[in-house]
Order: sequence, then structure tokens, then C-alpha cells
Amino acid sequence: MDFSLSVAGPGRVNQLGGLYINGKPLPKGIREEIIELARLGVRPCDISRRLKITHGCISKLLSKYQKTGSINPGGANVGRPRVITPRIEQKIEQYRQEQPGIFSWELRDRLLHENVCSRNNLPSLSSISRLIKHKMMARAASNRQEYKTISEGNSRTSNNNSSHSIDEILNHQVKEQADKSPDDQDDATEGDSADKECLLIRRQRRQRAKYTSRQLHDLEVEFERNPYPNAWDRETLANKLGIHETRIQVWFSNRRAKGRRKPYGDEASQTQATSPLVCTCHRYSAPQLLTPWMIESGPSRLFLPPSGYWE
DNA sequence: AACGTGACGGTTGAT
DNA sequence: TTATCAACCGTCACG
Repeated sequence: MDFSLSVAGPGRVNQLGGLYINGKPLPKGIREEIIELARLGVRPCDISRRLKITHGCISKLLSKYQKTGSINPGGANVGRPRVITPRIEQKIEQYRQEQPGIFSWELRDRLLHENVCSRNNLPSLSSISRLIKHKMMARAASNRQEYKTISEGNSRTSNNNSSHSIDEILNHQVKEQADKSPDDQDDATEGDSADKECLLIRRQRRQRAKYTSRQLHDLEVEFERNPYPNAWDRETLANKLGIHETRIQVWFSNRRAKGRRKPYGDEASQTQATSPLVCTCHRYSAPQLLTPWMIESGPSRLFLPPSGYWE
């Protein structure tokens, strides 16, 4: 049986007969299984054979897990030690309270001169600037929430006027901060000038957003329905998914570009045809990792695992 | 045989 | 809209 024909969409088969999607991370369950097996003392080569995942991948995953403690796909910064430790952060906060208008370079100097940091672990100016910027954002958000809470409280009728405890307000603030993506924070602080030297430092690229499978699923569903959502649709979707409207716009733009570039299936057949694997793939039995949603017989090009599968 | 790693082709959010 | 960048993915092949 020509197995490659039964794998639609971007699914591919590796040398071990395992299914994978080029460019996509392995499902969370599989990643967890790898770690679990390693914990139980199973050798990487055996994990590789058992799960039909290349030993190179197993090796990299375990290596990353050892270094970062994280099994999640995503940036190397997931478990990267912070340059600004809580202690340094506390010191910076203290310096700023003592001297509200203090510049980043002055903070840096003080950290060094007061032996809070050595030359080796001294945070960069941009790190300090970013910290200050986020602190200011947090404060602004806090003020906004406080104002909002008070306004709402004032406009309310008397039957629920006792529901604004400090804890509740704080919880709201924390939630608002948590709901805000770093992107939104960047947007909101576009005009802020935490430091003058911020202007001298090359503007950092926006932190790449990480959407959940649920969000991606809903976006795909919406895209199938209408690839060109208007402002109202985008706003509605933004509220529903908790993603900033501008991100929704960018996502749809990229999604349309993706659709124009290469419809799924065409790409798969092309790569299969050109891949040196094409001769060897057929020898393998159906991979264990193959799940029903990965097989597709119809002309539809939507290739969606169940919600949460890739998380 | 087992393993670490660089090259590679691919995905996708941002610019 | 299109092209490109950048950071990440898993596979493959080499040492």
C-alpha cells in the first residue's frame, strides 16, 4: 500500500514509520510521554523506536528539557534564566522610589557600584528599560482599573455596593494584566518614554504571539466562513478569543497569504514526490502516531486536529 | 549501536 | 497584498 497517498495535508512519514508534520511541534501528549519514558530510565534510542520519532528529535527534546525544564514547544526563552532576578528587580524598584526620575544607565551604575550585580550578570540597558516600561504599564493599568471600579461603583444601584473588596480589585487587576498580551502592552506604550536612551536602542521586534489550539481552531473556522472579515467581525472575534483586533487582522492576512501560496495537499504531494524518502516510506507499516483526524479523503484542505491536540 | 549536532525544508507571527 | 525576516519545528545524515 502506498502509505503516502493516505496521508493528506502536510502529514509526512519519517524513516521509522512515524507520522509528523514538518515545521510543527509534536503533540503535547507525545512530548509528555517522551519525558515520562526517559524518567523511567528508558534509553533515548528505545524511546525513539517505540514512539517512531527520530532519535535526533528525542535527543533535542531531552536536552532542552534538561536545560530549561520545559517540554513545551516554543521559544528558548521559556526556561531561560532571567537576567533581572527578583532581587535585582527589587533593588531597581527601591532606587526608583528614592529617585523617581533616575535613568536606566544610572540604575545600572548603582547596581554595579553597590555590588548588587557583577559585570557578568549586570542587566543590559534595554533589559532595565523594558522592566521600567512594564512597571509603568502595570501601574497605569492599575490606575485605570481603580478608576473603572470606582466609576462603576458610583453608577450602580445600592443593592450591590458592597462587592468591591481589595482582593476583588486586585484580582481584577492581575487578570487584566494576564489577559493583556505583551503586544498590547507594546501598543499601549508606543508613545511612552520611560527612558531617553530607549530612543537610542534599536526598537525590538514584537514578541511573537503564541495562540492556543482553541484560538487557532476558532480562527480557522472563522476563516472558512469568511476569509475577509470586516472591522466588526474582527472586533467580535477579538473579544471572543481574547486576542487584540490588530493581531486578528495580521493573522487573517497571513492566513490568506498561506492559502494563496500552496493549498494543503498540493504541497504534500509535491514534497512527497521530490523527497528522497518517497521510495522508502512505502515499506513501512502504518505509523502508530497516525490518528483519524490526520487521514483525510475528501477534497477539503482543512487539516485540523481536535481542539487541544497540539497543546 | 547509541548519541549529539548541523543542515535542511517547513510553519507562522511580525514587519 | 506580497515579500521577507526571525524563531521555532522535526527529520536526516554525518561523525
